Amino acid sequence: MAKAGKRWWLFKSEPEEFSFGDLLKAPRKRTFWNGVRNYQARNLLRDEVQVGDLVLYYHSNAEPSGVAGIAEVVAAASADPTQFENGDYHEPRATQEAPVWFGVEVAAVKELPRLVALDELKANPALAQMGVVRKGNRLSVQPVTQLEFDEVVRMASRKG
DNA sequence: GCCAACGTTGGC
DNA sequence: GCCAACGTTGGC
Repeated sequence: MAKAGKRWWLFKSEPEEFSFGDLLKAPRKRTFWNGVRNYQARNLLRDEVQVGDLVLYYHSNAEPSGVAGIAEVVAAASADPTQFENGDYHEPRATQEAPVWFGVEVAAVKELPRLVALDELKANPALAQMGVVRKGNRLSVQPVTQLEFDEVVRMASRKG
């Protein structure tokens, strides 16, 4: 795994499942990012996401959808335990020796002063290349540039 | 709840 | 390996 510098990401979560507020309330403000069942997102988690990377915590399927907070990667990828359990996330092809799905551990860094809504992201020309503003992009783990990351944080400190 | 966009599955 | 059918995501 290449140890390039720090990277920046956007992780999507449905707040009804696990919101940024839930992360703040979690023990040590940490959680294991489980349930990713898309190969492209898995490959990013497994091969690219590193300890120390910063994450825009995005609420999807929300009213409104948008970036709610900042998290940090605190543990690199390991097997997603839910693939071995009965339930929605079960993966019959997975074995302990050859897991199929991976996740990382993230910790809350801070809640943004306000939620930066998707329509604001779309309206900002500086963010035109962000995956989340592009139609049909469903990837739940997306790389963002440092400039994009900083811009979203800056927007949160200003009035919507 | 609708449905566009996209990913996955499986027949051939 | 093609591609139609199906399932899922997620904005609206």
